[in-house]
Amino acid sequence: MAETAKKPSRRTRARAPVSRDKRERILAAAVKVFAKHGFYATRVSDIAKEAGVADGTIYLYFKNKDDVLISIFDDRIRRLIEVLHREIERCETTEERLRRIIEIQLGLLEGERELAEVVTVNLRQSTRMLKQYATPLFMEYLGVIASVIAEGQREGTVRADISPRLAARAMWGSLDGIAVTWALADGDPANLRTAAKQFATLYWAGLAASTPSAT
Amino acid sequence: MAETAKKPSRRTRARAPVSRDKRERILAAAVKVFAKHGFYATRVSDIAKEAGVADGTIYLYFKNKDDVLISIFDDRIRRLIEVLHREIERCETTEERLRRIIEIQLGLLEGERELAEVVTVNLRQSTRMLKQYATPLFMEYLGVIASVIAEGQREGTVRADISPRLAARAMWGSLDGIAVTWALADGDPANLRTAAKQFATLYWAGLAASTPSAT
DNA sequence: ACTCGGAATGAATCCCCGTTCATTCTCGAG
DNA sequence: CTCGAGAATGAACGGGGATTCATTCCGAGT
Repeated sequence: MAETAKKPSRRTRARAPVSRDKRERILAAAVKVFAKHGFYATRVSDIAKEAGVADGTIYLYFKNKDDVLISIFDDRIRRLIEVLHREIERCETTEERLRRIIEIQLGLLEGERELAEVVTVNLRQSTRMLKQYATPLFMEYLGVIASVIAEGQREGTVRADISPRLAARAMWGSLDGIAVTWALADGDPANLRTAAKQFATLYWAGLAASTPSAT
Repeated sequence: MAETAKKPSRRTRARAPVSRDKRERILAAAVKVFAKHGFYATRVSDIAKEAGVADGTIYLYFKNKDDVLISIFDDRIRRLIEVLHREIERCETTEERLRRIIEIQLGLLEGERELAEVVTVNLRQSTRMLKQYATPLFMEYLGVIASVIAEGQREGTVRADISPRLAARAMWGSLDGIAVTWALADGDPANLRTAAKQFATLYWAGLAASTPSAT
């Protein structure tokens, strides 16, 4: 109906079993409606309407409603991990790396608020899903942060008496907590940026090896 | 059925409109089943069965299913805030206070794991509920932590360039994050205690005014 | 132009579960 | 012992919404 796009002009995009960008459209639509109403209050027909497809079409691309949510995590967290890897390599010091991660994490919220809300809020909606699907990927994500910290310890710039994994968990939790309260109670991008800066300072002060006069 | 309790022997407990401990029984049962299956996957009849009452009885004590969840938050978070207040007054220094809060928070998880899971996981299940009910109480809870930090700033033991509210949010987020990953992936009480100790160290190092040689 | 296979459709199905309410039970008062 | 009011029951109702599938559409190949 409200097709904004032109008719297909490229002739040979028909190798994939089903069109890839329809799948993407559905995922994007799902992000939008999940963010607005939450997973359980969203009905499949809402996703379909938002995506501009029929209800049944969704089942050509996904096993069921749960699978849609799972796929969002999968896609997006995977992408986030990639971005982190790329950005981390650009940084010189451990401090920079951690600051960058914090920026990315909270910056993403600004750009893709809806997505962030899905990852932040909906991640908790189904215990079962969380246990079965989100956890391994999520652990990988934590692993990225933990390894930055571990490297810092090897360099001697990060205190050695803290488990990198714990520090990573704490960091994730803080960012998540900041994000949630920001999204629910505040919503001003400026505040988020301030928060990111302050948190980075706080966090690094906590982690830095105890040679504070290193200036 | 499996009534362990004896028959009622006390004659005059009939002053309250409806018995108070039945309400408590239902809440306790709800905590248990919500923790196991999550809010949405739990049906009212599950709560009823767990509590040993009929489905309809629940509607004598609560407006509807949502109201049960809301009442849990209300009851329990209120109680937590009280405990924090009491414990905080027992402590001499800001550092002690913060360490104590961390201990309580994570210690509670050990003792009442199910309750903790409800507060941790289910807090996110309904955006609407979260916005309308949980937030004010939750903010009060954050306020308790923030005021401890603010006091530390007045004393000069806590760095002044961090917003107490932000620090409180970060702390809550970390504890929550630690709790979630612990509950989902680990489950060993010893690890939780270690985590509490390490996190307290990390967090305090981040917050302390930059006179680390204050020994 | 015709055929055929895969993609898309969306109305109909079917199950599930929150809530209600007619009925039964309990127990203290008279 | 009888009565009655409140408490409790749980079967039945009703609406919602995930999923299905018979049908239609589309476009490439001949």
